[in-house]
Amino acid sequence: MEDGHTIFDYNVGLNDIVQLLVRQKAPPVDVVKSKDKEAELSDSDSGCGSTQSESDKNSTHGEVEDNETINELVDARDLNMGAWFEAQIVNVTKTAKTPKEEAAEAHPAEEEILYHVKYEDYPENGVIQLLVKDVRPRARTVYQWHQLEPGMVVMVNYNPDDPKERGYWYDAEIQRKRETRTVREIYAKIILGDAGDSLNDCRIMFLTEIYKIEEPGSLGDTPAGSESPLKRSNGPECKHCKDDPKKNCQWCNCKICGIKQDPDKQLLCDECDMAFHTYCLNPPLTSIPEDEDWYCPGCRNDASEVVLAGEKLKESKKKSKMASASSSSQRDWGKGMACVGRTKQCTIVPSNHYGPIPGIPVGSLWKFRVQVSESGVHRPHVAGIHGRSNDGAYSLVLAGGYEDDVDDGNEFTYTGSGGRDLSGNKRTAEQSCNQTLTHMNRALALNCNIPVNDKNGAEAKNWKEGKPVRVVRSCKGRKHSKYSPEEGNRYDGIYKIVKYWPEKGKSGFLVWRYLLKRDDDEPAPWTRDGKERIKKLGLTMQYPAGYQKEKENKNEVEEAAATPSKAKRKRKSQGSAKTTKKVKVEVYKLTKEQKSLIKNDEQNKKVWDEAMGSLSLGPKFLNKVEEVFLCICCQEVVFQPVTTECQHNVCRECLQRSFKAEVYTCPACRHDLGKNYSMAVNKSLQDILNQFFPGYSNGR
DNA sequence: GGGCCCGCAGGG
DNA sequence: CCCTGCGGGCCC
Repeated sequence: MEDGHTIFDYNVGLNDIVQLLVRQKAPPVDVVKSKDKEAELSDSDSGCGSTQSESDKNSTHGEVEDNETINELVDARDLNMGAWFEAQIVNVTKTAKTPKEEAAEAHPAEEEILYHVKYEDYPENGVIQLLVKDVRPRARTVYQWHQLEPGMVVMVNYNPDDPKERGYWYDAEIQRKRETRTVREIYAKIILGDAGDSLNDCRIMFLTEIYKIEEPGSLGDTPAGSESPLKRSNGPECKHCKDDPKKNCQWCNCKICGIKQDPDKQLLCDECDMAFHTYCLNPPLTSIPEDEDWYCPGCRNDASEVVLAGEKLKESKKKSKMASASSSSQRDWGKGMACVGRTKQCTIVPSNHYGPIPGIPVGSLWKFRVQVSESGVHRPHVAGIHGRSNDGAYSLVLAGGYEDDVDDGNEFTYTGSGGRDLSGNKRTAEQSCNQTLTHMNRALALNCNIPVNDKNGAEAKNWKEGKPVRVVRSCKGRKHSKYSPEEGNRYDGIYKIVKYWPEKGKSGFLVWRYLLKRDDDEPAPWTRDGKERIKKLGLTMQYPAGYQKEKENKNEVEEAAATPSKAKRKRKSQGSAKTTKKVKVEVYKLTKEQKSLIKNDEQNKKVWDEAMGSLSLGPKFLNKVEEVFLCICCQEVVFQPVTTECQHNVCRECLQRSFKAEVYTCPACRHDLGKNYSMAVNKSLQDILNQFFPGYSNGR
């Protein structure tokens, strides 16, 4: 986040989940930078002019040690990764310790030596100032196999990201040495950083390149120039092209063409660090821009879209395009249920999920379509069919919107969409042209168990083998069908396509029609069994949060004024609704397989015990499972769950994201997991979650 | 009670 | 991005 901005400036919506990580510490690079500045300041403070420092450099009266040290070949540590790189000392200065350190050590101000070094392979990094402990004489002694013993600290080549590949040079403590007739192995603890972070038991691949760590001052023991150490080889800079000069690479070279030429014409983006040829840009740049920062087209922010601190939020592009921006209508849109957005989203199954939504039994009732959308049963806000034209339809709503439809409960006909003139920002209109078997109409046709025919339609070979469609009946269909609910929208179960065909509708235009037949073990809501089940499960009309009270009160006041007796009846029926809630619902029955899977997940025994306590809630048991296995980071059911030693479950990806931000604690309780925590996925848990929420991980 | 017409969600 | 759409509140 930018300073002075609030999350509202980032277009964060109602009920959106935002994950914030507090950065643990400023990256070391900044430390070096700030020290650089301090050194500059102290230089000028001391009153030394440039002539003075020049003479310092060349003076024979300077400190002898310094002069010998300058130009010395050394290994210098990269403070970020902890690896050692070949470098050269260009200057040595002294600096007073920072006040903080002074206080801690309770010593009078002490001077510290700063080495100014230049990495040989990274001239672009410029001169870096390092403390004594991060600089040492260049390694030049290679150990023989027989000299290596456990406990020795040496310098080895290792690649933490890809341990079989060549990497960078790290200090390492030998832990195990193994030799058979055919193999020689060394396992070592790789010392990564300053903070003593290390990787245990790493197999060293390059056994003939294990170097002795040179002691400071050891250079003096050997005659100068007697041996110039051979250049050590590092792993390829680019793991994508392995530094092959003949290969084009969009990772280490121009992100657009990848061609390895004109490095001087490649601009580096200050956001994503990718390179771009000036001439590959659109429009191309004729020269290197003079601005300090440059951002590639993908990272650049449109200045006109940035909201500055204290500035009023600009209207979004979308909003400014909307009718409300220009229309003179005085109506205050957005207050009712017609225009509200979702406040939840179903994530336990993906949007292209076929079949029932786990935890939502036949007979579930919602007042508004937006709630049906939130539940995942039928996601579109307005449209009647939810599907994909190259896959199939997942759900549909019967709301009596088409005059030709007939509904016999177990079987109904349905009309496709389209063929209407919706200009003027309408959502519906008279049929005014022919429908085509495209978009959602084609999607619905694909559910039919026979190859699609967009000319004459087709009849299923075996209708039950077709793809399942969730069917919702709306109270609006009541004028044509007695199977529609009296109020709101009701999930009626799974239907399948028996056949579909084009036909001239009452309007005179061609429409696509479908015959659907029920194929669901759960009893239909209008049957005796169904009614009993609805009662048993305690299914009642769901209203949006905060909606019911307001509305009911209003109605009641109005009705009380008009017909007192009616109002009384109302109150009574409300009372009985409350008593139905007391009815003991049918317990959720676990299958044998589910039981054994749960037993397998020993790590989460406690959590499962808690969840099983909710089996008595019937289908709401699954809500409980969802709740107890919610990832604290992404607020969805954990995917590829890592069960921590502190008994929490987090998605592996979420945990990795946390570690990448250098936060090495459990996201739930902040228990320290250690930088080298192995994020083993709890497979047992993954198995059982897949079983409860089939395909929930598809969209991840 | 009919009809106007909005934001929203989803596909492509 | 644009297109589509079996909602639904509010005004007349």
